[in-house]
Amino acid sequence: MMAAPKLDPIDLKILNAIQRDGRITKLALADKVGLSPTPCWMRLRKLEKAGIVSGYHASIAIRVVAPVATVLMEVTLASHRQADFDRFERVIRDIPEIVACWSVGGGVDYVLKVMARDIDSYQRLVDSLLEREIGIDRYFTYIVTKTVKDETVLPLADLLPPHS
Amino acid sequence: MMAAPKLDPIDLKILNAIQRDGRITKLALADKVGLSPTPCWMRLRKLEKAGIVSGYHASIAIRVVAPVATVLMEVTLASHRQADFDRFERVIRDIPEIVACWSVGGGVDYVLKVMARDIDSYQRLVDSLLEREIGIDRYFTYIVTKTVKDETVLPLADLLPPHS
DNA sequence: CTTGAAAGATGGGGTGC
DNA sequence: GCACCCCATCTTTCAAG
Repeated sequence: MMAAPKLDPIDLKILNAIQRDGRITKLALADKVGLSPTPCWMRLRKLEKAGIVSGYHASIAIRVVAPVATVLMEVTLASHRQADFDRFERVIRDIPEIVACWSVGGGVDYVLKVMARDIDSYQRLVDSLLEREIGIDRYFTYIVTKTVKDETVLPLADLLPPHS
Repeated sequence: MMAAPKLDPIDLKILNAIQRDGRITKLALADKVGLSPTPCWMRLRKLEKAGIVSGYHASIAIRVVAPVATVLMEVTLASHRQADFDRFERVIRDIPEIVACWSVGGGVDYVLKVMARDIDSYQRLVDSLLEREIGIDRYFTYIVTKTVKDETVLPLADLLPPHS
C-alpha cells in the first residue's frame, strides 16, 4: 500500500475490466484498454500495490448447490458507550454466517446480512447471540424472499469524481 | 450450466480456496487441496461449467481513492400486484448505483443498498426514482456510518449440508 | 491419478520515441 | 510517459498411459 494516486480514464478502464473478469490475461487487458502490455501491466501493478485492487475472488452461486436462507437484521444496542459498540463488532466479525454488518444512522444501530442453511439455523444463531450478552437490546428480522440484485461490480464511473 | 452435482470435501476445499484467491494457479490449487493438477483442474472445470463458480472478480477498495456514501434504503410500494413488483425491479436492476436489492418479508417490501459519491447524489437518485412513478409509496433511509464487515467469501461449510 | 508436452501467458529486460 | 522488440520461466490445457 502507498499513497492514493490519481486515476486517469485508462486506470478506470482497467479497474472496470478486472472487476468484471478477474482472470483476464494481461495481454487481453492491455488490448481492451488500448495500451500495449507493458505499461498496462505496470499500471495494474501500481493499482494493486496501492491497495486499490484489494484482491481477486471467485463468486460462488451457492443456490445452485443448496437452498440458503438470507436474512437482514436490524439491531439496537442497550447502551451506547464506545466499549459497547466495540464488543458487539468484535463478536460479529468472528461469525462467518454474518456476511455483512453496517453501522447506521436512523432509528437502529446496525443492519446485518446473515446467511444460514435455513431459517431455523438463523434463529439458533440469533439465540446464541442473545445468550452471549453482547448488549443487544432489540432486533428485527427481515427474511429475504428474493435477491433482486447483488452486484459485485461497483459503479466506478458514478463514484469517482471526473478524472481521478 | 448443468445439473447440480454433489460436492465432496475436496470440491469444498477448491471452492474455499478460489473464493479467497481467485488468481491462484491450478498447480498451487492442486497442491493446496491435496490433488495432482489434472484431476483438480477437471473438478474446477466441472464446478465452473455447472455454474457453481459464477465468475471471477477483482475487489476494488474504492475508499482508498475517494470517499463514498453507502446507504441502506427500505422501500414500500403503493400497490402489490405482480406487475407493480416487476416494474419496480426492472427499474432497480438498471441503476448501477443500486448495488443490491432484496425483496423481504416483515414490514417493508424491499431493502436496497445504494452507493453514491455523497449523500447529495444519493438524494438526487431517490428524487429521480420518485419522479419516475414506479410505485414507491414510502421509503426510509439508513445512512451507513461504518462498514463493520462486508464479506465476499461465503461461509460454505456452514451453508452446505454435510457432504454435498 | 500420473506423466509429459505443446501452446500460451507472465514478468522482466532493453531500446527508442 | 508510451510502443516494440527480446527472453526465460511458469501456467494452462489436454493426450496418453
